[in-house]
Amino acid sequence: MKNLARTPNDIGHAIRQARKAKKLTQKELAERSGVWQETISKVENGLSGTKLETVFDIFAALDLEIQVQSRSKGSTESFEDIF
Amino acid sequence: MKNLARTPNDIGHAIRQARKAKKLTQKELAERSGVWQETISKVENGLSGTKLETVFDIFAALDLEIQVQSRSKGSTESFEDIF
DNA sequence: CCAATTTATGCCCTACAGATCATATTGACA
DNA sequence: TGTCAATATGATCTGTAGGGCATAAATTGG
Repeated sequence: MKNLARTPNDIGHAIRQARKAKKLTQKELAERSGVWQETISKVENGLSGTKLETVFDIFAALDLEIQVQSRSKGSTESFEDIF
Repeated sequence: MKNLARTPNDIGHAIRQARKAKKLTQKELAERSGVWQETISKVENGLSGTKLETVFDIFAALDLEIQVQSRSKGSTESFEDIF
């Protein structure tokens, strides 16, 4: 299973998933990332066209990184199976 | 292709790399993605805090997607499934 | 159930992205 | 070298992200 993302919404889901896996509240994540809790809420729910910078700030606080890769190359898993 | 990214700059590099691999000009990519050539130039050079939407528009035109993963373990494992 | 915590929503305000057009700079190559 | 395509830069304008603050709604724990 992989955390693939093709839309801002996917990113929001991945962030929420990772945050919960680390057992952090939005407020705690906000403190660690320097991004407002209100903003994190919006990002997780796909309610804002977030800036890349903001996403990477959150990623850093969650110890996440991303890999850019070609679509439908190699993996046989379908996107719908992921989230 | 498969590139690690932790900053908007990394994304810009990945985009330029993918665009050249597909032998597209910025103008052609602009037409396919609906993003202005001028914007693509800035994104590739990391000269703007791009919006996620814009990045994904470009990614779609380049047949790219991203994979969110933990930094420490370079594995492709997904986050613990909470629910 | 209730109270506390967590998350979502609403508004104001400033900064800046991106559309758009114009132009400058760079690069390729005959 | 001269020319044309490709890329970068610059200015103006509109829309909106996100900081900041307040609070409503939802969730959780006792």
